Amino acid sequence: MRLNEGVEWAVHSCSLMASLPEGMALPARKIAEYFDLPEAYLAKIMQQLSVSQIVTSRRGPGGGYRLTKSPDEISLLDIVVAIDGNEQCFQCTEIRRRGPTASTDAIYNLPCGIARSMWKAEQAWRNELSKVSLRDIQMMGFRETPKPQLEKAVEWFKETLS
Amino acid sequence: MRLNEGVEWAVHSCSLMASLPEGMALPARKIAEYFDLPEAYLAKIMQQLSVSQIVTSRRGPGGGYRLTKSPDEISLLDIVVAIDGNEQCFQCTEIRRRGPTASTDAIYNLPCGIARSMWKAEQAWRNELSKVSLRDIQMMGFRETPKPQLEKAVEWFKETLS
DNA sequence: GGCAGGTTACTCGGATAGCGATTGTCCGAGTTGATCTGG
DNA sequence: CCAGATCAACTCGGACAATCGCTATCCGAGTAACCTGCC
Repeated sequence: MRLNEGVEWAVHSCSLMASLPEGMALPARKIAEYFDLPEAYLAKIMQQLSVSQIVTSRRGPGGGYRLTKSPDEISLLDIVVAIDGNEQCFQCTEIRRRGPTASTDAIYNLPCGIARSMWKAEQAWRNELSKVSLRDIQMMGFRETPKPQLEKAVEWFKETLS
Repeated sequence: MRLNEGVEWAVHSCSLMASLPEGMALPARKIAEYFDLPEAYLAKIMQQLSVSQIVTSRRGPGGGYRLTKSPDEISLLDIVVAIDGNEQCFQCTEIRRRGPTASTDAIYNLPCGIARSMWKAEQAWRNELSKVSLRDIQMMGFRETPKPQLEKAVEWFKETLS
C-alpha cells in the first residue's frame, strides 16, 4: 500500500502557500521552481487541490493559487483526501456470502468482522492525520530548518512576489 | 490508497484454517472452493503467506496449508504485511532539500516534519492492526454468522477432511 | 491629459500518451499414498 | 501374508501475460494588465 507521490508535493506546496501574504497568489510555475519539480505534473496536483476547495485559483497575470482558509483550518487529512481520494483502504467484497456454505439471501446483522477491524484501524490513521494542521507543519518548518536555508527562502519570496 | 485485494482473501483463508483440526492441512483448491474464488490466484496469495512463515505447506496427497502458530499469536498486521509488503505508505523524497533555496549539503537534524506526521499516523494504524488476533476474528465469525450458515460450514468441513 | 479598444503575455484547466504495479493464469517440480509384484 | 519397488495422482511453486491506475506531458481557454491612438 503506497500513498500517492503527489501527496508529498501537495503538502509542501500548501505549507509554502501558508506563508503567502494576504491577497497574493503563487503560480504553479513558481512553486515548481521552488521545489525543483516538473511543472506540468505539479499543475495537475494543484488542480486537484483546487477541485477540493483547499486552494482557489486565479488566471492571468498576477494570478496563481492561494489557500481558501487559514492554515489552522486545513488538516493533513484534508490534503491527503484531496489528492488520494476518500475511498476505504480495505474493500470488503463480502466473501463470507459466497461459496457453497453461504446462501445469497442470508441476513447478516453486522458488517463482516474482518472489515470492521480493518476499518477501525483505518479510522485511527485518519484521526491522527486530522489532528495535524497546516499551521503545525509550517511551524515545524520554521523551527527545524537550518538558518541559512530559511534566509534563502525569505529572499526567494521577496524576489518572487515583486 | 488501496489495500491489496488479496489481503481480504488471506485473512478469510487464515480464519478458515484457524478451525482446522491439529495436524491436518487444507489445500488451496479446497479453500478456493469454499469461498468461490479463482483457484490459481488464491494459490499465489497462499504462497505469499507461506514465504512469510504464517502458514506452512505440504505437497502431495493429503497435503495443503496450515497455520504455523496458534491463532492467538497471529495478528491482522502480520497478514497485511505478508500480502501487501512492509514499506511505508508515505515516501519522503526530501523535497525540502531541493530547489534554489536549499543547498545539498545542508544538515538537517530531524526527518522532515511532514514525514514525521504522516509516519506517526501510519504507526497508529499499524498499532490497531497488531491488536487484533486471528483468534478474535475467528470468534467474531462464530458469534455473528447466522446459524444455518454455521451448520453448513461444519458439514462442509466434515466432507472435505474425510 | 484622459479614455477606450486592441494586443500581449501570463496562468489555469482539461484532454492525451507512457509506464509500472497489481491482477490473473498456466505448466512443471516435488511428494505422498496406494498398488502391484515377488518372495 | 508381508515387504519393497513402482506408479499414479495430488499439491505446491515459480515463470509468464493482461489489465488498471498512477505518472507525466502538452496545448487550448480564459483573464488581467499594458500599450497605443484617438478624443
